[in-house]
Amino acid sequence: MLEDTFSELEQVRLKKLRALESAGIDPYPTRAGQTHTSQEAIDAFVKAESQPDASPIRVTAAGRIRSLRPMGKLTFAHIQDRDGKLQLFFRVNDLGEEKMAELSAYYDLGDFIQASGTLFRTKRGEVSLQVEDFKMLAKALRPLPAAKDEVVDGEIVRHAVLSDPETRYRQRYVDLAVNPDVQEIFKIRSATVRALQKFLDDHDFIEVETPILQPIYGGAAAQPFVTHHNQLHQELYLRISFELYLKRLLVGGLERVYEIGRDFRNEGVSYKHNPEFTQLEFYWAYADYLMVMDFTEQMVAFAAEKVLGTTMVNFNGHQINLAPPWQRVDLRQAILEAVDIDIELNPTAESLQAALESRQIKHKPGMTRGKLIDALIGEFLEPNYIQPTFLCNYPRDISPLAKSIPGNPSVVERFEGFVGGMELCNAFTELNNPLDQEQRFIEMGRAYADDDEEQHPMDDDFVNALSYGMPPAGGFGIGVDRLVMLFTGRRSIREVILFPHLRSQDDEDQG
RNA sequence: GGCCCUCUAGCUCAACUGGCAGAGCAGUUGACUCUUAAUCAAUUGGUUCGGAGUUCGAGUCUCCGGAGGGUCACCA
Repeated sequence: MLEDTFSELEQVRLKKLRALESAGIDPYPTRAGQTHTSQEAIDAFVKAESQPDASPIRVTAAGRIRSLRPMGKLTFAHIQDRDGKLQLFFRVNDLGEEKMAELSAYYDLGDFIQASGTLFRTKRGEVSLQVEDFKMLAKALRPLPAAKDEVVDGEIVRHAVLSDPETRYRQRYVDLAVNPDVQEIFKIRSATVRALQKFLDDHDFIEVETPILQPIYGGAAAQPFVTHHNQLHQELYLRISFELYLKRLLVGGLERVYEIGRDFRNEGVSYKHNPEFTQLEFYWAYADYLMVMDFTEQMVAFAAEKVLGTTMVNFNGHQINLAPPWQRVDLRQAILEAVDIDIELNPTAESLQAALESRQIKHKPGMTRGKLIDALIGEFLEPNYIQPTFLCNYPRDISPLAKSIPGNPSVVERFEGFVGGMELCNAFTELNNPLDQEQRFIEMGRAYADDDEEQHPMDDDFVNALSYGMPPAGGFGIGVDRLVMLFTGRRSIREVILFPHLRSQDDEDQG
């Protein structure tokens, strides 16, 4: 029972709730009214002030009580609503003894209140609502974590802010209610998704939805979550990418498609990984990875400009400029410069391993050539790409869905975009030769034969789709959460996901 | 999964080499007709994450377990 979990402090509030009910006041009324938000009210008053003959502005405001300062026959309060705070001014002269008593007897910080009256400016100069009537909209039985703002030399100083990360993530509703900067993150997130959609829509892409429950997962190398359909007695996987379905749409003649949605990967959780995360993928017929590169710079810069009003962002202590053009680096060249190894001269895992050993670079035994190169990228290149950088031309054996560079079968037309030392996006010229694609699946199966977990399963229907003819195309995927991290300057992906994954918590019977 | 750190009142935090578990805010009661961390006076509130051990005595030391954070591994 909820009541059994109440602290002494909360029991007091429960008593007030009962008292309200006994007094015939509904603590959770069905209807509410709001003529102005706090900001709208203040704006309207300021505008009227400049007109000498303006009549008083009547306002009904609604919001959560964030501060209460009773001073005998006067009470000041601030309510918070979606765009700010408004001071309420309660005076016995306006309300009468009985209504004032109701205020002090039943109302607490955190309660939702509706108040009506006229706007005025206090002696200290704050636009406030002189309350003539008010009612309870929703009683809060638990107190919000105490936090107060103090203005020191014009700067807002916050005291006793809710900061415990576990509470903030598990009870995001509390975090949002008391930390305005957290609300701001998610407003930016929403605006970011909207901006990406607008950019793509403006370029004639259509947004589609493809299956999350898939009989065969693919499009990336990751462990899937497995589930089961009871009636069909069928094993299903939560998608790890959208790629193979979106490319089927290219076969069908939808030449420009994109999807924004959730991917699920059954892997480690970290400051930049959440088991479910938001991805944007698009596929663009008759384009190639070079065109996609230009397009990517424009899209990200467009979103930044639209959402933040600038392409400059602060991330992890760095000033980053997202404006095009982004630095473009050839993978072979970059590795050559970083560790003095020419991967072109080391076409096998064995020779590359030998080269690594000769330079005392640690690596795990038994890795494929592609995985060794990928490890080099992660260790020596990725952390250094603070300003936006496209790393181009990847080895074929770690890119089973990408098309080779003409005349260079071991290298594919693929790039990854890095910003802030973090991989942001991944794109390539799409492989559309069904026979080659089938061969790649077979090779991938063989490459990971010792390591079943990572096997890239053959998707016969996808290969079959390609055999009907898929136009040449460029494809692209970007981690939307990571983009929002950049836009909001947050180092942890958990800060930009409303309900990040945490281990479930048993209230009792632990251990 | 390995290693390191953290967990004390509703929130933010104290508590020396092991020695009566505290403060501010919020809460309660009272005063107060222009406050804004309101102020003033009084006051309530604790399974110190859970369990076991060492000890005359454990928030503090040891062990087991839990959760969170960091880091490494993993993640084409």
